[in-house]
Amino acid sequence: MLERVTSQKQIILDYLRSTQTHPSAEEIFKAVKKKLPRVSLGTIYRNLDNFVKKDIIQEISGEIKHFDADLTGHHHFICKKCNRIFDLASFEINLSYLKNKSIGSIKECKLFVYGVCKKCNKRINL
Amino acid sequence: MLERVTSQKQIILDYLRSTQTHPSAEEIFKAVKKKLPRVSLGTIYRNLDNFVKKDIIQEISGEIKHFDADLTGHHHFICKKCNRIFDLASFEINLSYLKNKSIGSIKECKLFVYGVCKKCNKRINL
DNA sequence: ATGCATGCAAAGAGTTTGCATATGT
DNA sequence: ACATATGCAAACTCTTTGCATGCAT
Repeated sequence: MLERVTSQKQIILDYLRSTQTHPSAEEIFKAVKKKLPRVSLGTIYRNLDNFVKKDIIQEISGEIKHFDADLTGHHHFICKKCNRIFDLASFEINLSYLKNKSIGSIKECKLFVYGVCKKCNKRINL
Repeated sequence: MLERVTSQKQIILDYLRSTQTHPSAEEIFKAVKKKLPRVSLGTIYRNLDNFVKKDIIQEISGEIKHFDADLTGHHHFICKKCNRIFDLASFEINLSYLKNKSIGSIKECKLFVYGVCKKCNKRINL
């Protein structure tokens, strides 16, 4: 299978790399449609899946899948009120003790911090 | 709304508390059906949602939702081959630096460690 | 010219919900 | 007796897939 470069792929990736909002497939679809009105949701899903498989982007599993083109080792803060996802600066999680217990081989780890974001906090305090 | 005790609720919770396999709604449905053949999936979902809202169980979001009646602060190891979920003994994650940056108020955090479990590792090495 | 990628629409999985009935209080 | 919880089935959302066509190579 010899991979081809298409405008769909490029626009999807450009969009993901230009935003920090961790969009869902639906949101990506809407954004891409502005530049490519005839694009289909199927294409969005197919390409996102490929990008994840190739480690070009990462998937943030939750209620709905979200995607992130930032592959630097960072974690995520999820606001329980507005459901927005924020980046957390990278920090080391000490997994050394896990290696002794030998559950298996560790590939990566993802930390999700849940809470209420600044904006929503303000709203609540009104 | 005055809550009622039903055999459905009890059996669902008993099952969740008796297992360490972090079952999905479908798996819980099958297990409960053995004791209550006429139970419906809708009832399973409704009760699981209620239990989560009341903090009686926790939800482990992924491709498919999984549930866990163990509320002690532990994390999860997810095998990328067989998709089984294993408990990780509790360990402190140092979030102190986050408090300074004030993203918002932190309620909880969940760590997912991904890798390949012992069994699957063996299979691969055959 | 070839065959991979796309658009479209239908199908699929997982989950939610409306309503009449059953059941705990 | 009353109202909540249930079973059932339909509806819904998100995602995947089959197929004919389009387009990059």
